[in-house]
Amino acid sequence: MKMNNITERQKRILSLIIHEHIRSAGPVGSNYLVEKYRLGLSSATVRNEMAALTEAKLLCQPHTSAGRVPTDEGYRYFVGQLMREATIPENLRYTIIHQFSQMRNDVKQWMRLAASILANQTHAASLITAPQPEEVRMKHLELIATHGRQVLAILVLEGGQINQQILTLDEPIPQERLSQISNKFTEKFSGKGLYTITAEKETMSPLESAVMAWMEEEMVRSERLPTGEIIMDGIMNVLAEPEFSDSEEARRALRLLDERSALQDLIAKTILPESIGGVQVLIGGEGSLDELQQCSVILSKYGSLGNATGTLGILGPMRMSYGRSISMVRFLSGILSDFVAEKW
Amino acid sequence: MKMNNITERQKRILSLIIHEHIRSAGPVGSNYLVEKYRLGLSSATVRNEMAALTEAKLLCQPHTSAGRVPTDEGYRYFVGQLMREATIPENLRYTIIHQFSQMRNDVKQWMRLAASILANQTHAASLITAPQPEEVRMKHLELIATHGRQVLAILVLEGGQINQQILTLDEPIPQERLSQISNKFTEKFSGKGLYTITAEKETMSPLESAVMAWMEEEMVRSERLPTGEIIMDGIMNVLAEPEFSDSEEARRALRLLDERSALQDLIAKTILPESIGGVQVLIGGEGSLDELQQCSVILSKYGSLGNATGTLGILGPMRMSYGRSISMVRFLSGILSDFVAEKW
DNA sequence: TTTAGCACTCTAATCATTAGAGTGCTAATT
DNA sequence: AATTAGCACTCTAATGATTAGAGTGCTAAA
Repeated sequence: MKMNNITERQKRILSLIIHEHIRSAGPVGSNYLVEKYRLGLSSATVRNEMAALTEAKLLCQPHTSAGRVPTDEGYRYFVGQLMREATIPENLRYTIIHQFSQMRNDVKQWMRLAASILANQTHAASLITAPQPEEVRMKHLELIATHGRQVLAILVLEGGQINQQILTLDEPIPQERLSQISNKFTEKFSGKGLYTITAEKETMSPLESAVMAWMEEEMVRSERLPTGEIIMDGIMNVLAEPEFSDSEEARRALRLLDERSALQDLIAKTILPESIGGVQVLIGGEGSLDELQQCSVILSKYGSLGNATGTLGILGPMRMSYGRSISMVRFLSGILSDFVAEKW
Repeated sequence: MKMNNITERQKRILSLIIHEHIRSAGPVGSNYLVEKYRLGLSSATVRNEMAALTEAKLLCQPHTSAGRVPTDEGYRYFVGQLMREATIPENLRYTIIHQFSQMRNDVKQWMRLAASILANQTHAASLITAPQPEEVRMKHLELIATHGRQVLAILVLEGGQINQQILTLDEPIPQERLSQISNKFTEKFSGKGLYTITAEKETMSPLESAVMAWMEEEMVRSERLPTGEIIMDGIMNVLAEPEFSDSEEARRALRLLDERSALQDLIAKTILPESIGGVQVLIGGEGSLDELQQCSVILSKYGSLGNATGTLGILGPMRMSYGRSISMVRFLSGILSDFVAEKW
């Protein structure tokens, strides 16, 4: 990070320009600034300062003779040094918490609610991954005969994640025998992780080892991908922004949301491992993906360390209200952490 | 439906215009048509026919002196009378079936795959609802103590749908007691529908009736909404079409996909109850929603009657290749029906 | 250090002009 | 009776010229 020598007045002006640009989506001129904010200055002075800020790569002009627009770096400086997070009004806080507590006790519902609130409050697209334990541990196994050779296998992992699949056996097996196996496995492996289970293999019937194999496969799978489940909301919010009215630009940005794998990558690359509650801000596609040149991403990890954790955040135009957005992401991250810890 | 008296030659010309318009997205002129398709006719003759078709409301002109564009009715006539479904090449059929059979035995995976194939093959947005029994019947109940007063309740319905929730009890209950209850309920209610269960209420402990209440609530909920689960894919395909480059238009159409409830409505209104395998085509928002003025929807029900059924289909620009799209929807509907019937 | 003043630049809007694509109609042709 | 050549007519989309205005950068004065 480069040391930017910037006077207080320049900081002020940078802030105002960003503020104004976020509102208007257009370049901001010196005259307009002076009049609107009653700076005790002439436009010429402001122009000089703006020239300096342009020199410092914090602003730029779309054409020789237009107002200024913040650059990526300008935004970063603003978010890092100048801005302070908005405080969320007490009654909004209250309303949101109320909505959560009224909800049925279901993680997926919480996720949906969080995504919806986030999208509405920030006017951006929101995304959230299911909470996922660092190490998966077996909790309970259930085998239910459906008909013929089909068996519905349900594996409950610690933390409440449920994996299910229909297994087709070689021959029909009575429910009794199935229950016997599932009870045995549940008793034997409950609370144990993948490693322990694999180590404790012993001689067993073909049926048992088939079930066993499935269980292991399922646990490996769960450990690797974050359940695959990513909930999104407010995709249309992004389309509504003027910078994406061109639809070519829009498609590029939104393609990302269409491809879950790319999204998981982004999250994996961005989120620091030990950072629950911390909020990370990626401005202008910073580092990672080209698709996001016009966008910013705000992410936060939620859950409780050692226990299950997930990620939530928003993706919006670079020109977004960072103060509000960041505090909103932080707030919801906190709420979800509480709910997951408390009711889970 | 009005009786349209249309000569064979006019049918030919209408078909060609639609064909050409689908390719070019622009109005089609008489000269172009004559030259490209080597009709043994002069452009003047074609113009006369086009005038007749315009009179019959099957074509229209964007301006006085432009080529012709098919109207909604034009498309409907074409789809109903003129077009024949495309045959899907043998190797594509094979490839698709192969992909399904290679998949793990998991309905959600099948849905994802179907949505993905549909979107790619038709270049439209695809959607698919989970298979859903007409009447939900209880299959199995499982209560698992997590910690403290939290209990993970799992309700398996016939057909394999799983509902879960964390219940918070008044006081901690040992796993043994929980198992006892779940066994009792499973034994007593397995295979029975909501009505029967409600009727058989009897005196029970507070704990039992709490569980009971949850079960009922969950079954009611499942009966009403189609699991809530709708999987979509290829939303970006729609944005890619030139008629939506304006992004205002695009947003209107896609808002529908953002709001699940509206989508469920659309499906409910459109799909005939006893029509598995049949394909329904809605052209230009026909009847229902204004948002879809520029769009067409192709839907088909899949599953097996009496057993679980779901709906799948696509939403694309009115200017789409109906022959291909319809046969593709029909094909995948068939495949899913087979898989759901066979492996479930 | 600030600012008034002014020349200069660039955009976006408006208007006129034009080329060309396509039609509709009439009269001639088959 | 059906087809077609021919032509006038209409409308779009592209091009270019003109202009108003927003905004800058610089210089010289305060």
